[in-house]
Amino acid sequence: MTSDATTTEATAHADEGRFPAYEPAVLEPRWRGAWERAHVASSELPPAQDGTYVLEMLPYPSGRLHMGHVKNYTMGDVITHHRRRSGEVVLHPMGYDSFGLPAENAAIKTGGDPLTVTETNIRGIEEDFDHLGWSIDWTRKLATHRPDYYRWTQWLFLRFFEQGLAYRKDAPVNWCPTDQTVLANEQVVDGLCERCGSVVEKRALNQWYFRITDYAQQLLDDMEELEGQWPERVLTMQRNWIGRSEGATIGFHQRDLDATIEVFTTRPDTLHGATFFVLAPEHPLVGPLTRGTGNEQAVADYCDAAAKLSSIDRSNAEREKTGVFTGRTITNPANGEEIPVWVADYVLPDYGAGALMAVPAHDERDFAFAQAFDLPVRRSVQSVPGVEDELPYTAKDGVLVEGGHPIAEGARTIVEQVGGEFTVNYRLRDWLISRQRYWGCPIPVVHCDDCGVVPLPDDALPVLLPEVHDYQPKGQSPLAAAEDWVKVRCPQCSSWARRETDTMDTFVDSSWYFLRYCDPQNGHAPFDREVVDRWMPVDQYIGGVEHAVLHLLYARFFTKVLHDLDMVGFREPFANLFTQGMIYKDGAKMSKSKGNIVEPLPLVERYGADTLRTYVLFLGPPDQDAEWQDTGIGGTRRFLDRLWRYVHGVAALDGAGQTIIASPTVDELADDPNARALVAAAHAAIRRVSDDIGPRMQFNTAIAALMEATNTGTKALGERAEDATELVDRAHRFLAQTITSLVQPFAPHIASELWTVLGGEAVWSEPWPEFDEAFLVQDTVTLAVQVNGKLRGQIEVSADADEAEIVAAARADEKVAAALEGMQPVKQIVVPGRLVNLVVRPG
RNA sequence: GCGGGCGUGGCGGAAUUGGUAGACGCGCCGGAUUUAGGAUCCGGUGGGCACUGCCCGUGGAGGUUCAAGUCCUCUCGCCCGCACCA
Repeated sequence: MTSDATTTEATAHADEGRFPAYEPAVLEPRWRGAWERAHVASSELPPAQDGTYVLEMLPYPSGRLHMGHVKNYTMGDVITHHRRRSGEVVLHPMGYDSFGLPAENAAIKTGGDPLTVTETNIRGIEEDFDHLGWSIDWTRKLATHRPDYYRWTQWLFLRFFEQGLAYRKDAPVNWCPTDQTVLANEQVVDGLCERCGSVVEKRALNQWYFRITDYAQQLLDDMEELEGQWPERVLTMQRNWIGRSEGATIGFHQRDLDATIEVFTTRPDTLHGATFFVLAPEHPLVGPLTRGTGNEQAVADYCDAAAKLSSIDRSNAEREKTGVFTGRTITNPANGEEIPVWVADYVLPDYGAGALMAVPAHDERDFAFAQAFDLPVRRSVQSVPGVEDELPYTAKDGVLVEGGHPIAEGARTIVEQVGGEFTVNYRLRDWLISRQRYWGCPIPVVHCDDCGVVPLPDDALPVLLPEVHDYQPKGQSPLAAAEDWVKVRCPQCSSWARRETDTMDTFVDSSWYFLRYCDPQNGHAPFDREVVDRWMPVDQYIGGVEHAVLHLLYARFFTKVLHDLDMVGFREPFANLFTQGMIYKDGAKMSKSKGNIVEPLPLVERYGADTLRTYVLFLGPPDQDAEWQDTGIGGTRRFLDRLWRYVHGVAALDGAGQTIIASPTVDELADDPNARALVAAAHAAIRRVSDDIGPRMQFNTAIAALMEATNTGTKALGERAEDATELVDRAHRFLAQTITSLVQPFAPHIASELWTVLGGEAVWSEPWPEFDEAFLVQDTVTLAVQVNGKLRGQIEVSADADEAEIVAAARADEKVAAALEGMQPVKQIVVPGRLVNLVVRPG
């Protein structure tokens, strides 16, 4: 709207006063929450019945809801309404992922405290939720920053700790210099902090980890269950992330240290070609090995330089190979040869053994290194006996140079001969969960000088997050400043001890929230197994693909641990996953800095929530990214206007009756093609909308089908004869109520209103309309006629016409006849209900 | 480099099993209404032409088929994921 005489657009000239104008701003508040109340009751699960669980990823309360949320939650809402009305008992909860950096950073920026900022944001978001009319069971609402939730996050931490799945270790970690905290591997994207984009540094620190690597194989194996139910690319991303590779672990003996250094290799068959050996700069034996060689200084300098490299530079494969000779050799166990030991930063400390046997003839990196430092290259495998392949020859097939055995067999022999072992290696590392930040769940352990790390007993939970005055990240947790809070008696020996001051990664909070929804008020446990087993796993999970290796991997890991603890009866949390595409504006992600944000609430005020909900889904296929178009939303609003006029027009028909009616029967309609066309339009819409909302999840085409049906009805009503039959009016009424019923998941407010206009009560609890093929059966069908595959005409034939009749009719068509002029028939293809193709040749 | 996805009107997109390409919507054009503009409603709208009709048309080139946006081969372009992982 260019000017703003009105904030709400009402339907002008709708009716010359015969029925009220469509004014969403008036109508929507009236209906808001009506179905919500009804659905809280129905989400109580009847005994022994399996519930349906529809879940969308919960929002992070760092601001108001954006268009992405609108799309996400509307999709979930559409599915929820549809499944409820199809007879399922559906759980559809919502909450807030409210611990974490954004709220804390916002607090630091505005000078508020994280708790107040978070609670304020939640209130804002709740206004958004309220205005969009999603049917959510708010009695199950949770917020991960509230003690009644994080108490159980801590409780679960203690169970992990008991199992040895939560532990501390010294290790090189990812450090974000801006956020002043460590990060998990999953939160480092291309060497940058996932949150703020700073270049991540490596630091050696003592931190808390979850032993997700124990579950690497299960995480991989159970994906079989998700095949076809999760987007392929998410499964692929997780597979890549876990990075399983099969190979062998082989020990190399070093005589000066009299120590064996192990390496992992996927190519044990090439062992004879190992002409040198490389340690990561961080390898613990680098120091001892170098001592007394005269190379100490050069090696130490090299290691220092490597430590200063950012992870982007370090992992850049384009970089020239660098390295330094240690001055020592090591014995190749395959042939007893002494080969030089180098240190190079292309060997990563935390993959495999942090050391490798270099086979330049059959590995590109080793080859490049050998070239750079003039090291020997020896062929140990060839594609065909006697052939000198171009080096490096990296294909995993061929035969050994020595003996000519196929490489698979050669690998077995060699591994056995050198006392190695076939092993599996994973790229996945343990999940670093401690953060040196204030706004997170406190880790429920104490550090005692005598007893070490001591977990708190369950009855000491929750460990409340203390109030502090300074949230600034300073490289150690702001909690350390709360001295009274830190000082505590050791639960074991009662001497003075210190609380753990790091907090947990927010992804810990969101790794089990879907379980808490099932049993949100439980005061004795995070959830009751029996209750959770009835709802879980989530039947339909919806969210952004950005969580493919973060939240979605962590939640799977948690579920497996809980399964092994007998706390849940399933191993996968999300039976079906849908990842929705993002909404862009002007070709870019909406963001404050670009100033291209389209806020939902002003659009709700101007067009109505129903229009906005419908439009975000009409924009395109839900799994694809879509470009927000300001001009487009008006078209969706016009559709609802048209529907409004059509339904009111139908309600005013005398012959239509004043209540919700049953469909006219097929027999009744037999002699009234006008009425029949309307009922057929209704059933065509039922078929498409049901299919599109259900199995296909193509909401844009469902909406198109509803527009089509509305256009059909509107047109027919406009052309309705003065003396139209009572049957035609009943057909109109059936079509109007069918569209109203089908549009309800998308536009629940207007649907609820129109349903009452048609004499009904609560459309949200009406059974979902049933499709009946019988109404689509026609007496005559229109067939396309092709001659040699080219469209030449159309014919109308009786639906039960046989091939001969069809062909005769086709030949009779003027244009077809012209095309057949002087041609010899070759063959004819008749596709029932579709087309007839006459194949001819000149003659 | 490896893996996955996608290329269809001016735009977003539709075509579910190989069967009338362009549903639905935006935009645009015309009409009605209006003092005018906007809004609203109705109609038209892939391109070309010797325009009652014909030809071309789903990134490009081939192929299979009675029939290809859809299947196959090659190729170009874009997007996403992974990548010094031994």
